[in-house]
Amino acid sequence: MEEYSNKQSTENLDDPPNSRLFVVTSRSITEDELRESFAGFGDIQGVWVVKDKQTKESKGIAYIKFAKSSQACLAMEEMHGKVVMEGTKPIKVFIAQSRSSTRHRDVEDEELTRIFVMIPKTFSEEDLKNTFKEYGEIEYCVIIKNKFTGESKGLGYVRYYKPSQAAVAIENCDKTYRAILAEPRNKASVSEDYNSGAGGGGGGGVGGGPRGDYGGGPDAMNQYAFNMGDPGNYQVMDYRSTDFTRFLMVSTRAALSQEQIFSLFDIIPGMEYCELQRDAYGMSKGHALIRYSNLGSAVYAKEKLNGFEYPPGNKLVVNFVDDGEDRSSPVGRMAMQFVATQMMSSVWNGPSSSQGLKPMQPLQQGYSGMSPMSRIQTDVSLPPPKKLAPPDSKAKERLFVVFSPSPLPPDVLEDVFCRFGSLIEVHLVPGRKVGYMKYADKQCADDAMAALHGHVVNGVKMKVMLADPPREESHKRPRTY
DNA sequence: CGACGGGACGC
DNA sequence: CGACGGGACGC
Repeated sequence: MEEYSNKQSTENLDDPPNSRLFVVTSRSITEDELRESFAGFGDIQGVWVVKDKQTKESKGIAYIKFAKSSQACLAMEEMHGKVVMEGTKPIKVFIAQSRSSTRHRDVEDEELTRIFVMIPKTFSEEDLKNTFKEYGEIEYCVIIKNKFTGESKGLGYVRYYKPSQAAVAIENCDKTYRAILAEPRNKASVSEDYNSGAGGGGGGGVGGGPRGDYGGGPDAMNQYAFNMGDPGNYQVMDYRSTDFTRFLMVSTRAALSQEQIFSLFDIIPGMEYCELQRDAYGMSKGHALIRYSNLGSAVYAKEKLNGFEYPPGNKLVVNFVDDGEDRSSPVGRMAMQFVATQMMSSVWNGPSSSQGLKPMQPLQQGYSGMSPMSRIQTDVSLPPPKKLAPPDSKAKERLFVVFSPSPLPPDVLEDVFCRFGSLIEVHLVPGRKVGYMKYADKQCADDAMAALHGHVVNGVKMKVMLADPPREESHKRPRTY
């Protein structure tokens, strides 16, 4: 029919967003006159003057749809306040509210001049400005940084002076910047923390163990109120050579796996041996035998874990295997304090400083290829850790990993999956029991898959497969623009 | 079964 | 003040 139809199909009104003008005119202005006045600013897709149902007279309101937001913005900037026809009042021009919006306030320039972009973490604010100044004069740039470390979060804001400049930037800048209009800063946006992934969802799950959710655990870690005066005395004493027993027996009414007990007693450094006692049918008898490399660790473990509820409601009973010796003797006390000191220093200085206990842990039994200090417990014979490939390496292969019953922490995964070489990064899918491992070398990825598929790490069984290729980049913009 | 695509400002 | 019409393809 009418080739220059004024109709605007409903679904196009907000496509792209902010491409439609709301114009307040004199009632005598016609659609044709408006079209003529606005034609120079871009591709007009529709002009509509709102008229009274009965009288068919203009209500002095019109909508003009452009193909692009930048065209609409430019037209707004240029035409607002202009007299379209001799003897009539100047028109007012705004970006129209989206049809779904319930708001009745004009869209202000404030909401149209600031863009939100994703940038390399190495970008300075100067870099940001230099990148985006080609679309228009910039009022200011800011990069969102970690408040404490000052490091960039890879996100930034750019404020222009005119809506058309922001719109042109969004339309024309490199797609990798993911530029969108910034939301006004007043309203609280979504929380930035997605770290809830490793949570205890397993609730008594096989693999979890107490590690990581130490909050409700024994008071071992926050109680260092022992006397630390003159620690030198403890070090001259070679309590490792004592004949005091270092065997503990833990009894539990609830069914705990060997992995769970291992994780629990491995909190105290120096554990050498942990074995769940089983009957002739392989069923747990509710007892496990634990040996530490030194008396202090054993005393400390009994002190802290005897009576500890794990899982909550199940009180553990921890005893020395033979009860002949007096372990509250000064020697036992001092030995325990030495261990506590080591643990505290490892808390303060990080795991690397815990090397001090290494010589005390010469052997393992039942857990191949790992030291008792390691966080890794697995049925795989793991090669030693290898360096990661540089983060900007090109991914030649990706592995898709499914965890059961629950995902392993990322640092553990990195430790395990790096050992075949060329690992770039570990990516866990939040809220799911799956993840991706990026490798810079195909052979390394294949080796990791061959070695790890179907195996168990820290009580978590893994399926390790080649990942499907990533989805093609969708050309739809999910949000504004 | 078990799939990735992101995002927010000390007012 | 100044905020949302007309009309109806074809799977």
